[in-house]
Amino acid sequence: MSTVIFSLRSAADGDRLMLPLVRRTREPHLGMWALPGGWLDVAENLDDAAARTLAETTALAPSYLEQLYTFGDVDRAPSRTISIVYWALLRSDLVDAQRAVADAPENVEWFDVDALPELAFDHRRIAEYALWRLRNKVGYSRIAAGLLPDAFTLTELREVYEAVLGRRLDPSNFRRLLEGSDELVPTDSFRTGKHRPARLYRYNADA
Amino acid sequence: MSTVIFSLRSAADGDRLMLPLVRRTREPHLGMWALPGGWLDVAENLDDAAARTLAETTALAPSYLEQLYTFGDVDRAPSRTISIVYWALLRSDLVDAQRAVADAPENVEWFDVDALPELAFDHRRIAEYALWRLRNKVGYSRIAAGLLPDAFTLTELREVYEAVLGRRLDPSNFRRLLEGSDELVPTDSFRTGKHRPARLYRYNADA
DNA sequence: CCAAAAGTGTTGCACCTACACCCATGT
DNA sequence: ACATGGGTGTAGGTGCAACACTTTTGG
Repeated sequence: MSTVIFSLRSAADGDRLMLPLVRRTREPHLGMWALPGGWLDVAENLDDAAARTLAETTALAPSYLEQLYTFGDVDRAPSRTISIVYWALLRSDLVDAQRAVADAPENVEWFDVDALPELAFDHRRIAEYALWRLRNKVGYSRIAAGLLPDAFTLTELREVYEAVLGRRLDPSNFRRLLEGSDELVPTDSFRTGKHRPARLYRYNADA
Repeated sequence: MSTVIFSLRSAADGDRLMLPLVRRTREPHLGMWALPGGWLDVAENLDDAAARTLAETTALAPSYLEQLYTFGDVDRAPSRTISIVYWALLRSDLVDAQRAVADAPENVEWFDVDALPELAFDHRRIAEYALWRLRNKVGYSRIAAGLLPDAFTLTELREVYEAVLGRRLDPSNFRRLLEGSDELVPTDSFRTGKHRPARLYRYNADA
């Protein structure tokens, strides 16, 4: 059981979509980077097991978690193993907060989704499939919220979309689209910064 | 490992979308209807196993086969079992031909997707999820072809869409949509019947 | 006052839907 | 000839992309 975990991490050129990998501590593929994972307990359902193994790597609860695919090719490993793969989103503020209190765990490192190292097994293909699914899903669902704190400005949300999709979006059209849907509710707070303050929104819990 | 198999079978009011169920021959849920399935061989990849277990029920090769979901709830059966579920389409002409040469296998019966009997385990939920996925996918992909012979008229194809989606479509708009895409290639043959002959199309193999 | 981000308005295009209409064939 | 399904044309509506424009803040 493995999980492709996505979060945003700030880089020189704005936020980048990144995912954590772990260095393998045993054969096969000893020393190579791989998706975090673990083994399924007997009395645990699949979603719980995915959340648990994810927490063992990140010490965090995911804001979004979905089954991706089950792989079971015969030549995937020396003997065939079934691998149930999930994908998840982590709020970037929680990842940063976690970083502040605890040292980065040994053997875990975050990589830009556009600059992954060589991966063990068929994990690269799996990561790319998860990325494809995330990009798709961002288009027609509200999951982008899973990468942000509770309240956020429309610009921050747009930047999430841009980081995920890898292309720029028109700010005014983005605003209309999201304001027109009932996915967002405006709050009375504003984010004050260098320029005109921007209204904070939060996702509509019952939409 | 189970598979939700769809095909079209003619009924009084036109073709209906139907799926085969098997009667369970052992406990638990002895005697109840269930999705066809089987066990995974050690040296077999998942797609092959799905095709094999499907063939054991229908004696046919599917024209479309896709993994649906992996279920593993603890309370799904007495002890937790992992169940990898696929869904598939069968060409209706092959199903009918198969019927003609062989008697219907014992314990297998086709049911209208809108009139399923009570099912063993959580198979009803699984069948409905597969149906939802099929209906979705028909909207943005070419899988409807999987239910028809190689060559077909636009009306026949539209009737497939109507049977799958459960609603009527405008013939002229349907024609424009499909002719406009490069999914279909016209042939030089016509289906002659009671009225004006209709051109036969086939799906574009490399679109 | 100026720069820059927040936020509004407007226009044009692409696409879909509904529906009127003509065409070709079997009976 | 006419009923019926095959096939074409067209007008209205919706939604989105592009982009000009106004507003509000910090410096």
